[in-house]
Amino acid sequence: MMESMEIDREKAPSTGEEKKETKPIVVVLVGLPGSGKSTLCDEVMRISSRPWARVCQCLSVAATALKDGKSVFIDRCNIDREQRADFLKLGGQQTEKHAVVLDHPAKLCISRSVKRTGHEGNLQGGKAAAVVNQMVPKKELPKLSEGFDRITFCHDERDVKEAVNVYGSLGPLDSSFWLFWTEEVRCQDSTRDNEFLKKVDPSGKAGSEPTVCQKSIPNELSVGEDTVLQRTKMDSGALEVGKSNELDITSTSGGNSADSIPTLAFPSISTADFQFNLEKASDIIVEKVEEFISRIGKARLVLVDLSQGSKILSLVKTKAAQKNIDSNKFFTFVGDITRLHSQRGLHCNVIANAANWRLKPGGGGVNAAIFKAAGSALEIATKEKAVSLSPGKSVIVPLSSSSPLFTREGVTHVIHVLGPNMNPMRPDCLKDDYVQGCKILREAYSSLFEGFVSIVRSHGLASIHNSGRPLESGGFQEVIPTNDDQKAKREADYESENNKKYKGLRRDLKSGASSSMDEEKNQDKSVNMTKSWASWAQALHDVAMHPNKHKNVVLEISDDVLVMNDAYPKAQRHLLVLVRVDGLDSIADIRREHIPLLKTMHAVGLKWAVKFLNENKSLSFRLGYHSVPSMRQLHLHVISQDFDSNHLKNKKHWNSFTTPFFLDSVDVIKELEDVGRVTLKDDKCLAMELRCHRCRSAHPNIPRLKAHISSCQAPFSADLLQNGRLVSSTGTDC
DNA sequence: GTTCTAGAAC
DNA sequence: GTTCTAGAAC
Repeated sequence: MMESMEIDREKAPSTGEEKKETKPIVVVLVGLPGSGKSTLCDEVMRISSRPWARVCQCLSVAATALKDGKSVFIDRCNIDREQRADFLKLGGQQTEKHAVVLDHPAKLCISRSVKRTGHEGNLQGGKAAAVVNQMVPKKELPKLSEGFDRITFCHDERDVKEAVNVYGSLGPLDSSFWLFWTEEVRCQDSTRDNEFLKKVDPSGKAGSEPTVCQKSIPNELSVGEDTVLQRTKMDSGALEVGKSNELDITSTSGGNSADSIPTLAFPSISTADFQFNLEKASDIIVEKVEEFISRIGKARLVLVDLSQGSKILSLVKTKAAQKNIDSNKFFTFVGDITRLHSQRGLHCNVIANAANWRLKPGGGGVNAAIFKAAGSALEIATKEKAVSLSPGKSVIVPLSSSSPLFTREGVTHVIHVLGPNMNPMRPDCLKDDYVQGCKILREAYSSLFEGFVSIVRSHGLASIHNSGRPLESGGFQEVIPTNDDQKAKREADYESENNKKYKGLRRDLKSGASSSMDEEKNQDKSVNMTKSWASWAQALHDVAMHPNKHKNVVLEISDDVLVMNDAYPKAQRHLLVLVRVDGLDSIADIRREHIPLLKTMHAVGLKWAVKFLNENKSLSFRLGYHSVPSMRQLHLHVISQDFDSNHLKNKKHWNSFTTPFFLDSVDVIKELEDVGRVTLKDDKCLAMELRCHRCRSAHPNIPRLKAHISSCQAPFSADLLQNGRLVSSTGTDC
């Protein structure tokens, strides 16, 4: 199932713009007698505007209902795979297949069945207890591999209520939004089905945290309806994995589109603690949204409030609807802004914080929640950007990948924004001066949205000359993303143990971390002197030392460096820039004094990348080093990101260019400038699961990965789009 | 780095 | 049965 779903998903990637096809749903209820299946059906059918049919046994009745455009509940025990099989064939590809498992304790089911009267199957009284008991051992929980697109587990009444709300709120034309899972995920070191539910980790690091499934929302969201994506047990899948064994999270129809749409989630500014008038505030929100919506391209703005009965959401959605604001690009949303993705399936790469003027945690409300959820990473990053904020201003803070908000929610930036204060209990109260108040609130939203625009634009502008930075600085205190994220990521990662090529000699990649530079160099020297490379690993060294012998492969040569094609290119374009200095075998040998040399290598590599871009604008490039190269002689890889090559054959090939094992040249130089040495990644990175370098989806093997990357058009990660790590023609003058 | 291939995975 | 990985040899 994993296979077919994955294939389906790739066959029909969603762009986020295409019209979602509305399919009837076959919901196979799974549960013991007395588990509440019929009640669930009744409840859904009572509140739903979608046509439903409830079918107990008869396949043909179900088929007819589907033909009539109805969705169907299969209201029988469906206790094992066999019982479910025929119903899964209903409607073929034209229907979505869901299972809802009412997994209540047998004891409860027995007590309910015994008590009930008037049961359709006459299963009540003492007879019911016996039947339930007989069924218990036969119970086989549904798996996606049976053909389900979606499985919901309900263990208590709350879960049931949520399931009822989910199905009940599905309108006649709605696609089932939860089908748009964004990433199939797979355990790094195992192919066992029950481990296909590891956490999706935007950082690409091996998952170690509880399972979180990603899902996204439909484009059909109406401004007129606050959307609450129902939390089901799949959202907190870890607790279910053990039971379901194969709670896969792939999709038949979904792509990764919605997750890749830049989205700003923002709270209403100043209306909570600062007591800004709601009518006025809602006018301003809608006014500012209207002003900016044309400037955000495909990106989205989402006004978020924790409370379902939120007055401000209600006012805004009404006013937005009156102004015919595109509901795909702006909508209101009920949820915890720090858990929109994990709890509500809404991926927002940027969230706004209704900050205080000192940009400090605490104070309650959104500010406290965001700082708490983001951990110390946000505090530290914020401190680096600004120490205080004026009313009406905002500040963009890139979130380190070590932050839970990043790993769990996929938030890459927090924009702190400070609105006007109308609360006499808070500092700098404007009293009733709404002239000034409205002015400041407008400024605040302008600044916030301007900041978001700059993030969106900088992501769309991969730079050739390290210019991937915000274009405009409206009212916000401009923040230029740094490579801190990468650095933090690297530091957080596992350090090296050994390198087999060094024939048993261990080399601590973190050597010198606590020693002086001189000691480091001496240590390195002593290691270098005894280090030996296998004969096959000497090829590049030989070229660098004796270029005349290799004229056929040398594309360019200077005193310091030479350029050659990689003998086994892993992409359409794959060059190596070699140093010609003897004794610099790898990046581990590099120290501060080599910065000019590395800059030369970068400049030469960049020149070739630009040359290739002029020949083929669709390419994009990364320039970087392998943490632990296989071949002796320091060499910079200049590699196009299509990875379209028959020479790319195994996991090591892939991971050496797409995990933190690959050190971007710009980061290497920056780290040398900052700390005088480069933190390397050990080859554990090379054993990581196979993930698409663009959308980060996981793939079970190389052929499947390659099939995927041949068509994946997801934007590159925010990290890559910063600081010139990615070199492409987009938005450049080349 | 690649090639070869046993055996695991499918 | 075929496909694919991963480890050894070079």
